[in-house]
Amino acid sequence: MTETRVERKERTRRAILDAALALSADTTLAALSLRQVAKEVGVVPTAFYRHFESLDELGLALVEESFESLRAMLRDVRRTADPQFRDIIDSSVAVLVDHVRLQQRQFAFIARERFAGPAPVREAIARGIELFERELATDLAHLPNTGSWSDADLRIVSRLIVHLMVAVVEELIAAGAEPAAERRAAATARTQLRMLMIGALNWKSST
Amino acid sequence: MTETRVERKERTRRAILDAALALSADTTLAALSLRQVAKEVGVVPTAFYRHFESLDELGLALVEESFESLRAMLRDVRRTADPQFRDIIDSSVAVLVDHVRLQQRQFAFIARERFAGPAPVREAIARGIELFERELATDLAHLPNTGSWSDADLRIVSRLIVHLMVAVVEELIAAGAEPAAERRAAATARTQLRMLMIGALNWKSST
DNA sequence: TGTACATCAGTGAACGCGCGTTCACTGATGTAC
DNA sequence: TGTACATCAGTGAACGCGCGTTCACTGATGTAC
Repeated sequence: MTETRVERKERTRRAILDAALALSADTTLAALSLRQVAKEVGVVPTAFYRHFESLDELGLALVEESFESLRAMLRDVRRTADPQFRDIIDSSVAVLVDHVRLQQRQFAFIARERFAGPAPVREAIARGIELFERELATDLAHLPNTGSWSDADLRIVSRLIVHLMVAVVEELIAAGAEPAAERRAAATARTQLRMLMIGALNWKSST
Repeated sequence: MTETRVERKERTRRAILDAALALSADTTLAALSLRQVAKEVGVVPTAFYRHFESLDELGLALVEESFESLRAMLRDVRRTADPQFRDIIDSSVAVLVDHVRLQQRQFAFIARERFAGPAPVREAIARGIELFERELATDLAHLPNTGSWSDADLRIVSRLIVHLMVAVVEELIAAGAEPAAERRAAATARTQLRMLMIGALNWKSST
């Protein structure tokens, strides 16, 4: 006995989550069938029910996991951040590129299912993004020169950054594992983020 | 005889396109069936084949239509644009809000199918967006104070604007027909676009 | 340590259903003369 | 204007297939004593 029953069960659950993530990448969770997932995992369709009540519930578990990845990234950004403005952008983009490379499937999952997933999944993602934006706004408030921003401004800037992140993720995924394309995407991301921060830091005075 | 055979056929084709647009809004084209579309239109499933070879071909027709909406918007922006910087943003956002209100389903279709649609639809959208970005870059080059931007800079700025547009569309759609929420979304869009343009116009000097 | 029983992840047959696609058809509209 | 024929949008039956879900089951793992 090298594995307990609990360990075996957890391994199958993991395999189901991975299979769903991989198979939904072709289109979306909403176009995926329970039988396809079971076949990919190598179990009989009915075995699925030992782990999840439905595909929607499986989807919610994937949303949970994916946002855990995002929060881990934010922690890394915070840990790595230098209060020098230029360095913050460079180090943040580096962390973003790293995380996207390692968690590519999770990021793509959120970008895709945000609009196209089953309704409960879409709702869970909307809540997750709102929380993420809030967390980002708190971090932004601790940067120098942001003292004059109102709460509304903070939310607008973090929303912009989140959308920029989605754009960067999209480009990095399009780049695949090709290092040159990845460097180009990272360079574009740095430029975009810098433009955005310069604009945000200057915009109060020119309003 | 109030309608010719050709007119009748065109009307059915139109109904199929409309039904697909409406039904796919719940999730995505990839999760839609030919029979659902036929049922919504009120014809027998096999009648579908008189108009399209497959759901993918129907999807491509919808992509075509949706980008026609986007190009019409760009023409409107150009027609309305005043070379005064502040006014350009205000008038452009007004045009955007107008078009999104009228073409909501087409905009949402592109945002959704861009990542989640059937492969041929995703590819057609990618090509459409690239063309749109190019067109936007040409327009940007005609603005004052953009002379120092390289072609790469122009592409980066138009890509940012496109992503911002997606964000605005998303918010406007979330606002539904509620006028107050729509005004708030428009205000956010103006602020974001202004921040972005200030950043873009200043960024060369601070690099 | 050995035995008897409980648990439960995964099996396999079966169900009714909606799917895409084929095919021969109908009957109103259109055209040639 | 009237007639005979052609066109073709939409019909309806039929097919084999994959779907989600039910149910009773098996047999390895775990537990109580």
